[in-house]
Parts: sequence; structure tokens; C-alpha cells
Amino acid sequence: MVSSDVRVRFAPSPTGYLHVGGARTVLYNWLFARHLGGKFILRIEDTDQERSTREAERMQLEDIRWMGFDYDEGPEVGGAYAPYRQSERLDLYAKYAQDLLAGDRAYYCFCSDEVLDTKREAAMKAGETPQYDGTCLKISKADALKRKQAGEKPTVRFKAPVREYRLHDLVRGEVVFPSNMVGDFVILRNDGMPVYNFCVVIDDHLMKITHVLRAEEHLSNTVRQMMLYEAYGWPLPQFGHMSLILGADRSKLSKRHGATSVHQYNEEGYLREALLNFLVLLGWSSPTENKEIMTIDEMVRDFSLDRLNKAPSVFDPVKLKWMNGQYIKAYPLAELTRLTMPFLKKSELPIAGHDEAWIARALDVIRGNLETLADAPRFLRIFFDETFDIEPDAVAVKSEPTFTAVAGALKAALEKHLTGAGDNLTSDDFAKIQDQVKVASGAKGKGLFMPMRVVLTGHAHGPDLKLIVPLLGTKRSLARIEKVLTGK
RNA sequence: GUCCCCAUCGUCUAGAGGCCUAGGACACUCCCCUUUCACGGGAGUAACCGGGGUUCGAAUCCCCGUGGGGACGCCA
Repeated sequence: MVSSDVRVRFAPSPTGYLHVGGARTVLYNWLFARHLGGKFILRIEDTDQERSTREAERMQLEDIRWMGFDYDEGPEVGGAYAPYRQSERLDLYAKYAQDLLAGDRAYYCFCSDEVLDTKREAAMKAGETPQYDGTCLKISKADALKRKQAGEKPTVRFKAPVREYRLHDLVRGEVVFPSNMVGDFVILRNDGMPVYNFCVVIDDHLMKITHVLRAEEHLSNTVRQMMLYEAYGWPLPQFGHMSLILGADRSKLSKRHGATSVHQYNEEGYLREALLNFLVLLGWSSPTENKEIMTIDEMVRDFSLDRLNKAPSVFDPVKLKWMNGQYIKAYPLAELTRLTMPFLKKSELPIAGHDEAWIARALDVIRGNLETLADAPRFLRIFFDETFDIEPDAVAVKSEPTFTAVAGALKAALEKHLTGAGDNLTSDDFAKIQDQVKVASGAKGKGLFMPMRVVLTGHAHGPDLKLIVPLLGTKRSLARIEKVLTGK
């Protein structure tokens, strides 16, 4: 196959935010397409009108965009096989269902939900795979049409051939579905809406999808879809079923496991690159041994289906956090600042009085402490006078024997610096000032260092004073000392 | 229950018959760096689910157990 013929798709149903499992599915599809120079298509599977909403679709699209997955065809961008929203392709499905009905490959079913449920439960209890018993198969076509005319609302069932199906799965290898695995299944609901297993086949075929890469939960659906391809005489696309993402209790990851939506991670201050990097490693590994941190370009370059892991994987939020921290440390500062701004604006910090360049410098000093962008306000507090105060962890330092002498000497040294050099205070300036304080106060070691730290930052811990002080300047440093000394 | 899939440290994984005394990462512990915190560096604890084969040789291949997961819908 010529590589540019490759066409893959991601087909979410818009019933909520994009969750991490879905995100990994998009990622793998997108990487596969980009690696091979193929096309990546987005299709909205909104045939379940009960649950699908336009709002959810908007959110999904937004999440996909945030993650950086550009699609070649899909809603909003269009394409040669439009429309890409199943709810806008209803006439198509009706036509193809009609073909099946006409060819005697499908029939009307008048069974009610209740009897179906009862039979299903009975079958399970009896130790059998529940499947349709063929009741309505006995109804003649003429009778069925008559009842339909009379106002009854039947579903349309596909006549499932009774034979074994073999699937050559791209990730699982040869999978055999026994002949009795599925019974006649519904392709059209009683309100005329088509059902998933039916639309996917029509759409994947019409949209010339070459590779269907999706989660393992769809593996057993595949046999139904193979039957449909066969009925239409259409060639099968290649299928690849990727293992599931599990929660800590090893069941399929869901909301009860905590944050599972991409949107939430975005809001909690995760970088998209970190999320992507974490997700790509959940079931796939780089061909370069021991390579964990990688750029998106490297993922595109190295991605291949044969390195997918068949075993399901547990989602570990702790490792995600670590990874996010790695990205924060290495991120371009201007960009990092831009992304951090919303978190600062939401916080109590009075950032209005500072320009972005100053904030960027401050952020640069504390970025090593961050695991998420949401941590930033907490670490940035030391730079803002309005929030400056002696923090609980620093109270004890005030009663150190050297405290008063050091604070006084520091004040004097800074005042001298102010008259000589003004408000500008460099790291080198501070080093000299520190020497002066040492001589003047007679303090040394922690006895010297801790009082200075406390009087300047209000904390017993924090980044190197040499890095903090230039951001403060002489006057503000002096004001802080004043506040501590006078208690005002 | 039936069918399908899966099985290496607590977790993510490397490993495609000898390179394995099983490697890396997260987490955890300790040490170093640091006049603080964090970062960083180093070290350590920790795994081939069990049983049978096949083979000179098995984490790797086969079978059977066991365990886990998924699907059995007029959801996708």
C-alpha cells in the first residue's frame, strides 16, 4: 500500500468531555497517520440522541484541539466525504438498510424491550450467551409491512450468518470468533435511527478508512461488523484493538477513579506535551531503549503498531505529575509564563502591578518546584509584598539570638546600597551585602542565613536568596525588613 | 454464566530461545550536592502467576490451570 493511502479516524460519541482513554486512542490514530503520511479523519458518532449533545461535541473538539491533533477531514473543516456527523448522514444509512431488507439479509423485528430483557436474563441464567431467538424471523415480509403500515414501530435486524469468523488483528494477531458468538442484531432502532455497529461499517467504507484502531472493548463488536462488510461485499479495513486503560483497582478507567477528562488535566495545570508523553507510554514504548521523555516530533517519527503492548495498563497519576514537572522545568519561559497567567489571575496574587517580564523572571526562579501550573501561585507568593508576612515555618527563626543583629545589619547595608546604587540590586550586589552583614552582625552559618531569608521572604525555605532579591529590588527589600522589625 | 482478550518489580515498561546475576522510569529508602526547600547526581529495596511439556538451553515457543479484564444493548 502506498503510504499516502492510509486513512484512519477517531470517532467519538459526543456525550461528555474527552476522557484520557479516548485521548490515547486519538493520539495513536493521529501518530499512525502522521508517521505514514496518511490522513486523519474525525467523525462524530451521534446517533444516540438520548445522550449526544452539541455542547459535548464542542467540548470534545476543543479538547482535541488543545491536545494538538489537527485533522484532515471532519466537522468544521469538511472534506471529500462530508458530512462527518452521523446525524447528518441518516438518509445514507436508511438506504443501505433498505438494501439489506430487500436482499433478505435483514428483517423487521417487533419484539418489545421487555420480552427481550426477560429472555436475555433467562439465557444468562441458563449459562448461554444471550442472543436473539429469531422470533420475528418467522413473520412474513407481507405481514411485517402490514403491521408497520398499521403503525407498529419495528426495529431492523441483520441476519447474522452462522459461521466462524477469523480476524487478523494488527495488535492481537489472529482472533477466532466461534460461529455461535452473535445472534441477529439490530441495525435500525424502532425510530429509524441507525445503531453503532451498522453506521461504523457504512461510514468506514464510504470514507475509505484503511485502518481501524480502537480500544479493545470493541473487539467483540468486530465480528458483527465483519458480517456487514461481507453482506455488502466490501473489503475489510485492517483492524487493530488496543488494550484498555485501567484504574488503580484494575477495572476500566472511569470517573470514579478521579480525574479522567482531558479538560480537567488542562484546568489543573498540566501541559499538553506532558499529557501526550505520558499517554503515549501507556501501552506503547519507544524503539529507543529507555527513552521516556520525547517530543511530539519524535513520537511521530518513532510510532509503530508493532510496539503496542497487548496487556492493559493502569493509569498512574503520580507518574503523570512527575512528567508534567519535567516539562515545566524544560519549557520555553515565555510560553510557560503565558500558560501560567490564567492560574495567577485566578489566584489571590496582585499581579496587576507587575509586567509580564517580571513575572516571567519570578516564575523562572520557582519553576523547579512546580509539578503543575496550578502550583505556581503558591510558590510565587514570596515575590509579592501584599502577601508578605512571617509564615508559620519562619516564626521560630525570629527568636534566634542572631536575628535582631542580622536584620539590623542587613537594613543598614541595604540603605547604604540604596544611596549609592539605587533600587537596582543584583545577585553580585547581594553577595557583597551579605559579607557586610556577616562582619557587622558577627553571625555566621545558619545564624546569618536564616534571619536574612526570613526577613526578606517570610519563609524559612525557598529558592536561593541571590535569585529572589534582584526581583525585589532595594526598596522593597527594605520595606520588608521594616515590616518585620516594626510589626507593621 | 457464555464468548473473547491478556499475564515481567506496587505502577508504566524493556525483553521477539543463549546477550538475563532480568534493564530503564515513577513511587519509596539512604547518600551526595546545597548555609534552607526544591532541582540535580549516586546507591538500594522490589518482578518473569503456577504446573506440565518442546529444547543442549525458556521470561521468551506449546498445553493445562489460575488470576485479571472486556463483551454479551433499540450505548458507543
